[in-house]
Amino acid sequence: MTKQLPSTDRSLPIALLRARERVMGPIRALLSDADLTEQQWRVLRVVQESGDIDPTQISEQACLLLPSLTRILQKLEDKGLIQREKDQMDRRRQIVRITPAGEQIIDDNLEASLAVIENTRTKMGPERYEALLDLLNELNRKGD
Amino acid sequence: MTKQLPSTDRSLPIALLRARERVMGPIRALLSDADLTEQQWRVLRVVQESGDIDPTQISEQACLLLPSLTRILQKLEDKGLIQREKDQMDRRRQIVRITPAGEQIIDDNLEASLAVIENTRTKMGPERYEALLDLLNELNRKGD
DNA sequence: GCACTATGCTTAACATGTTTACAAAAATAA
DNA sequence: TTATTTTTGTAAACATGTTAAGCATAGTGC
Repeated sequence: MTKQLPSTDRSLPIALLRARERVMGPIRALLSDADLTEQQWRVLRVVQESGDIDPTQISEQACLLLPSLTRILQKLEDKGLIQREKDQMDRRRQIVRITPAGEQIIDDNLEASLAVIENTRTKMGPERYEALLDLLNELNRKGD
Repeated sequence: MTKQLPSTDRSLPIALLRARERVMGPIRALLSDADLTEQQWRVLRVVQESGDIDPTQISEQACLLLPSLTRILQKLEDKGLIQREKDQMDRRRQIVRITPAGEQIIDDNLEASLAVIENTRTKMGPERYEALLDLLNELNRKGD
């Protein structure tokens, strides 16, 4: 009879928490040199990749609730990394854009950030890494 | 040429965040009726399963940093769900124990909480669910 | 037009995440 | 024993997570 594994080893919520820490810990360390949090970095990357974009779409892509995003956008604007302006067609909406200073931060940190992820991928093996992504995306699919 | 997927669909950090929300969202909803947060519930369950236990061990099993745990234990103690006492052998340490009221909360909510997880498992299919857990646990292994 | 509802975003309040510093007790070195 | 280091937990400060409420604008039905 093999002893049963501690329940935490079979707990999906805990496994997800540990995985997040495992993946983001090294990236957080990188970004602290640029005085950016993990969430600020995520928002900045979404804005850079998407061009003009409104907060609602950012929140979906960066997986942040709007109240958190409001604060983060304020900080990124204070740091001069993004700009905001009112949408003239719909004055409830705003349009967010990255600034040259924001682009510079991306340039300075993107390579090292991608290398951390690539390192994880290599250590797991690409097939297993892709399998993990597929299973997570399946779990996240709306229809289920 | 198929259009490339948006980067977020291939981003492990975002996929992990979405999965956490997907899994814990329904459990949070359950626990709000008992006025417990997801983290307070996790701590309470660890204390219930492990019997007498010190904060350092709780933090490892519940995947919480000690400063967060300090506050959570204070709140659980205020609610009368746990007890704490100093360890007489090593007076830096303390010993945490669940109270009858704490046991009652577990009794009232454990079944529904497990059902949420089981529901996820069923929807994904047991094999794929187990595969996901295995891949996450592999990612989390210390040695890598 | 006017009342009603929906949308986009912000604010507020409380809980946790994260880092750094700190205090007390214990282990270790000398 | 005394000085040093390590361990355990807490406190403080700032950022985010989460829920509920609020405000302004836009859309809808009448």
